[in-house]
Amino acid sequence: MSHRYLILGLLAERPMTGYDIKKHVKAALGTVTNASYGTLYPALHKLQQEGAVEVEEVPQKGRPAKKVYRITESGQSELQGWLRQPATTDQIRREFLLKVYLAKGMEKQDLLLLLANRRCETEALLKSLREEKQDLHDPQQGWVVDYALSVCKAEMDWIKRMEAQVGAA
Amino acid sequence: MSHRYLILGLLAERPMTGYDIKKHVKAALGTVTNASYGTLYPALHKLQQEGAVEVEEVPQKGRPAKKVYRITESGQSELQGWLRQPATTDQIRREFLLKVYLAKGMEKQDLLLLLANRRCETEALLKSLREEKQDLHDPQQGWVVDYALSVCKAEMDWIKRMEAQVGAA
DNA sequence: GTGCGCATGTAAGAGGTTACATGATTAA
DNA sequence: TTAATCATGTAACCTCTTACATGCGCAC
Repeated sequence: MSHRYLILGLLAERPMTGYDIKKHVKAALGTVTNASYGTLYPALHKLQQEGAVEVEEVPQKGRPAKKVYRITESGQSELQGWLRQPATTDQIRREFLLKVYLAKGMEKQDLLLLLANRRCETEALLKSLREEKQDLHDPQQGWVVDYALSVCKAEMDWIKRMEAQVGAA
Repeated sequence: MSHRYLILGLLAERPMTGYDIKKHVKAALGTVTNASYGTLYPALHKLQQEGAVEVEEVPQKGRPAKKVYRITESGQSELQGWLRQPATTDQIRREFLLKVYLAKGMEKQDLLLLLANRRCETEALLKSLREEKQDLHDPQQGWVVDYALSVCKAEMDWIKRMEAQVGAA
């Protein structure tokens, strides 16, 4: 998904340090992406080299200076161009689904265990998403949470149908 | 998701060549993974080295011999071990969702365009999934298709809600 | 004679994760 | 004093994608 545009998009809102970006992503986009420092810092350096972002060193009392990045004109137009393009469709790429498909090699009880396990996890995720919905940073985060919520609910229903079907067999 | 177990799982059903695996994946697991030759062949070599699969060269008339891989005892037990473990939860990692989140930087019309675009794509996917459901190779594929169908429907509903909300604003 | 299906592979590179390395401040 | 938060980075590694390279047989 290229973290390039994630960074550009967040910097379009306000200038930030790499550290700020990481925190913001974790707080508001945890369901969408992870963005480790090993991705973020090199990406910022590259964007800077290419002139899509600028850096300003801000001195601090007692601490080494921090690097605040801000998006440039050129970065802005690149971002706009990307936003206007339709998103590439991505697979459902779920390890869980692969296990379900490969379930022919499993005992019925093992399959039921797999499903029950997944049901619990999905329930927990659902709960945390509902909590996240309580205090949001911005309306866009609400949309993302709603999306995740819809997908999660759909998965729950499917799991329950599967359990009934497998249990009956 | 490691294609290692995908290969092991398919070979557990019946011996296959790398080419067969590719075709089978495309036909039955297209929504879950892609598996290019660049992944498949090296993975098969590695599995062979480690003794999880065996190879048999089958001569053909007029053509060079093909390599038919079959799973070994050791491969079987590795597969079973993996199947028994709960699947790791994966993110929703959708480029589309990121665009939605970054929509603050967009004009209202651009956002509506993004949504409409996505709606069409999802509709098309839904249609092809329904067709896929008509002629299935095995019941497991049916489960996977059902899953994809559920998730797609959830996405459709969400898109429509979003469109109504954004349109009204 | 052109293109598709069968069949196997490699190489370069993109993109990402994990763990390591460093070091100051502040609150419990 | 111990842990968390602030803050920046690198190096090794893994996985996967794309594109290339090869070559036969068969049907249209």
